[in-house]
Amino acid sequence: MKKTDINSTEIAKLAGVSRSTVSRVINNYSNVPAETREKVLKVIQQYNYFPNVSAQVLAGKRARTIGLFLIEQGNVSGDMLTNMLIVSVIEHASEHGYYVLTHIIRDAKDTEMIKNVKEIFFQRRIDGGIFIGAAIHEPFIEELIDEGFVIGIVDQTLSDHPEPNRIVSKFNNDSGMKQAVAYLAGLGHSKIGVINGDMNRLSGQTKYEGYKTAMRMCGLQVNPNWVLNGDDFHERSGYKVIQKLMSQETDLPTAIIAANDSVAFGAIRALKEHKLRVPEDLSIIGFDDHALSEKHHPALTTIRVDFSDMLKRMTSCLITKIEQKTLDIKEITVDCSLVVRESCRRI
Amino acid sequence: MKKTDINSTEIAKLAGVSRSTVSRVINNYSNVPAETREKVLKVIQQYNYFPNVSAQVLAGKRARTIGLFLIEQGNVSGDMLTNMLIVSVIEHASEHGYYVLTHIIRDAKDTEMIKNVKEIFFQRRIDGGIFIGAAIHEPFIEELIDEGFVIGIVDQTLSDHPEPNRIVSKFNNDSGMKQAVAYLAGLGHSKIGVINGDMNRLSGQTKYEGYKTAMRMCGLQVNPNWVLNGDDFHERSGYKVIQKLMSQETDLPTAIIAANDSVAFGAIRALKEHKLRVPEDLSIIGFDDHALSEKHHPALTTIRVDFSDMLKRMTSCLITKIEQKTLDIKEITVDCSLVVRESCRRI
DNA sequence: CTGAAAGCGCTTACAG
DNA sequence: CTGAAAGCGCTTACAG
Repeated sequence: MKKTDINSTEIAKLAGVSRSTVSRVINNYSNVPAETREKVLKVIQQYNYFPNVSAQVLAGKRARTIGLFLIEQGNVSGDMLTNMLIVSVIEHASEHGYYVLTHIIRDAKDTEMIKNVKEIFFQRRIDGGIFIGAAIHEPFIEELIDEGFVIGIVDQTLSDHPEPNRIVSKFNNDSGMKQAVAYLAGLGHSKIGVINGDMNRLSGQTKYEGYKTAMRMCGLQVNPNWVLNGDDFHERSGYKVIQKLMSQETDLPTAIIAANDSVAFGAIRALKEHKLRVPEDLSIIGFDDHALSEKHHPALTTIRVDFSDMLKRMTSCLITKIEQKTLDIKEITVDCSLVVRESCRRI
Repeated sequence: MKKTDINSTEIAKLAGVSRSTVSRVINNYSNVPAETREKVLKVIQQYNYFPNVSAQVLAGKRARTIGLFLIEQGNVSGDMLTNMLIVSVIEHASEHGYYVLTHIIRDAKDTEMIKNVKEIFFQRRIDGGIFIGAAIHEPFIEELIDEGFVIGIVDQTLSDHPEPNRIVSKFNNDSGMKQAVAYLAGLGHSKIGVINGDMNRLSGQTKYEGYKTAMRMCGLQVNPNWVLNGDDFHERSGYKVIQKLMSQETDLPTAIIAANDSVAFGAIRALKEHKLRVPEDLSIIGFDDHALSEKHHPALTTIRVDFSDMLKRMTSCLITKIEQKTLDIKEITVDCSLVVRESCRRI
């Protein structure tokens, strides 16, 4: 039943024009009279003709595809947040008529994997790419930028990176931490600990810096015993870090701010195992407002970040840049705000 | 800094051979002496050359890209299951050296959206596609199959669809329902209701059929009042259906089997609002073993389905078929098994 | 074993 | 307003 592939030559013949004209119609050239246009369009419709995208790209058009690169060692598949990120990019790209090729980078240190990523760009499969989960300095991404590819990086600053083909989005973690500490201080807490995330990531660092600043602003002491260094932003990290804390003979803080909600879940799980209740015995605040936070027991008080909106903006900026339109904003800033639920109590 | 794009002509020149030979090396032709091969490869490495994929495709190679189409009206982004599905396909395709273009179909009835989907195939962006969430009979998918595209459909049977380019995966819902009913019967339940899912989907129908059969096998009566017809497979549907049941003056069942876990969550939420506890007042069994089911309160007893494995197999089959290798299995059957947790009690 | 040449299906200056 | 032609970067029979 397969219709033998029809091409522009066929369409031209059927419409009684040249391939040039067919192409002009497809590409909306203004110098085609309405009549001719209609005639050609009719044939195109009728024969269900869609121009071969490879031929178009080879002839100089864009692939209208962007790459979405998720750098995640572990269980990408388990996290709802990841899903939201993927879907946000897909849907917003789709609004601009772009497609997205999603790629997972399990290990940004693996040469083979990096080669695969580069290949995607050099093969011209995509017009640009968005990276999520990258370390502060990721050499292979820098190379791609040097090569002139349009690159969006989540959780980075522009600061000393003036390349016009770099787009970044950064989180206002400073503000988030200030809100968290202020809220806890307001509840009467002064013994406030923190669980750090991945310090190779910008958010890992800015959250910790934000925490220290916020504590100082509130006139509170940072107790080094309560600065818990997690490995990453996952549940397990929060769990491990609390286990370690409990195994030591130190005083406990009355409240802990976790690097994100997943980490907070892990921390709460560990606390439970030690018969410590949240918030009765210890207050916990997370970051992100993960889809589960609301349903968690206890419902998690957290600093909400609108990832969906961020990715929407990032996707738009990327596409704007790809299409060479002038792009004024190349740094997207994402604000955050406290969501009070049930994991903190007044003392 | 952007290296001006290097192409096969350049490589040929640098290696002192013809473009033909460069191409032969790239495509692993056997008739290239090791020496020549090394020489060319060295230059390729050195100049970071990757063949332009559009040119390759235009010249007759495959795009090495598959499409993943998710048909989902509502909140695709909220569901962890969806995420797992996406990631499974991406990772398994990646193992075969394929990329995946993910596309979301919000409304399979929308002509514009359907046109977009067809376009992806006709433009030759992809070598084949996998559809998840399709109705039993989806005309536009049938058209694509008629056109000869290699298509994988999740939750369909092959039965009277003998096309060689159709691959399906079906769930053994019959077995799942038998296990669910048997388990409940074993706990002493005889008043067992069911919440149906989307009856336009194969699983919607087979689950209901399976339920009826299983009840009969166990010598139990199906009470029509306890056959609750949900709209789809989402949380809200389970909620609505229970609200409706409670607003009627009918006897309640002692146990309910939900079309899937999300529906079960919704049902439990509604029951809670009516001060009915699970499992004390009513037992509930779900389907899927959603990532949340374990963490749910109460932890949900469910029929586990290994989606990840299914998609892995489907992806492999699709790619095998794309590469024209002989494909013996074109129908993947997925078994399921009861996972006992805390949402059912003995009566 | 290897090169010259045709061809894949488009787009777009160029000329009229 | 429109067609003939060159060109995009590959692959692969074909001929040697």
